Amino acid sequence: MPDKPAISRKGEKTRAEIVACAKDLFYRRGYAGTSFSDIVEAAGVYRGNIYHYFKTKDEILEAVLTQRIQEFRALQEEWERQCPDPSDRLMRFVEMIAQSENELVRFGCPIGTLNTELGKARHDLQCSAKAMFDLFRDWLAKQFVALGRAAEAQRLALHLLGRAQGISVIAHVYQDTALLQREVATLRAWVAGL
Amino acid sequence: MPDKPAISRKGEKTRAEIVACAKDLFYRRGYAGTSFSDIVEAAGVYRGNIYHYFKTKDEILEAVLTQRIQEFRALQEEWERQCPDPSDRLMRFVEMIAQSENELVRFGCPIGTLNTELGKARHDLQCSAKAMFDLFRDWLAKQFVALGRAAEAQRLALHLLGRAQGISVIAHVYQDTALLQREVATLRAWVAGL
DNA sequence: GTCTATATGAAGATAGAC
DNA sequence: GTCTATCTTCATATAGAC
Repeated sequence: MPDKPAISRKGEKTRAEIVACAKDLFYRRGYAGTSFSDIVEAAGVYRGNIYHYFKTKDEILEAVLTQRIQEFRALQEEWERQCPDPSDRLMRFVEMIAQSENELVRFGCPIGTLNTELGKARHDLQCSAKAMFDLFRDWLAKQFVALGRAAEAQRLALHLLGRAQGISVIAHVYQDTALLQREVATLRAWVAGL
Repeated sequence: MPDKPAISRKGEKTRAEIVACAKDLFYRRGYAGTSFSDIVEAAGVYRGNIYHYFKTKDEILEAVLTQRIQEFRALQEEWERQCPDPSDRLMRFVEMIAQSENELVRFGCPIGTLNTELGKARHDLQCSAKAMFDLFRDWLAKQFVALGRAAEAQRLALHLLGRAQGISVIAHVYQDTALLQREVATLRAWVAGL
């Protein structure tokens, strides 16, 4: 019996289902706004059953963050494969905002809103959530370095992240995709003029 | 006995104390993160007593929002008195960010973070909180009109608001006042170049 | 208008049969 | 690994004496 997993195949599937539903609910309703009942209902598992996989709600969040990090990393690798030019890669980041207009307007940025929520009451968890920002900051900075802007790469990366966050907040508050697209156009011009 | 108030003078003071404490706590810990116990403890009133003044927690928030709106309006009127030139007035808005660096880094923007929190689970309340954004958007737009940019006044006002929000989010996430000041400098340059 | 005691409900978490 | 029943805690909210 080689490579026997710690949790069986069936268990893996259930666990993945819980994480997927929690990820979606945490995004749409917030972390505090999502209850265990919400998660078990969405995942179609039984109430007490969830504790077979996670000891606490915080543990579920950690699993969700791990998954998000993996997904974002895969996305960045895809951008790198598709675009050899660092300018094009930066533009890909901007286009991601334009393409996510509907979710951004309805629920805000999945990275920003979670960090904002956790930054108030749960500073310990916010430190984990910050890793999503770090991932994008470092990837963007790498592109600025490749553009020959090594000295200001970090500053430019954080500026671009901030612009993206500002657009997300305002577009979310006003639930306005046209506003979002107008601001994305401004950001495109900024990247193009670098 | 002329102008007898609906609530006595003593009651007015207690009520004001509750609102002041709730305003502070909602900002620092978030709306959901603040309990009645927190408020009565901070205000130094007795547990059930708070219901003499407010029927629900939501009513307390409405009172807090009303007070914030009044304070922001007073601030804008002060800026108008001190600066006849609309460019200087816009710069005042930017300087407010620089001057609030410590609170912004610790708790984020009081307008943005509240709207972001309420936008998820309590969309009804977020509509009330949005009024704070409207107040600044309209005031900023008025200054852009005065600058002879009537056609794009609304767009420019929302752009400036967005930039301010982006700076607040990133500075809050990274708890970094130097980063905040660097970004504010960029924003100053934008206003100066209008 | 002040204060104490308590109702009510929801949420996170656990125990244990199967 | 699946399912039911239940415990505990803490929140909002109320009742009613003073």
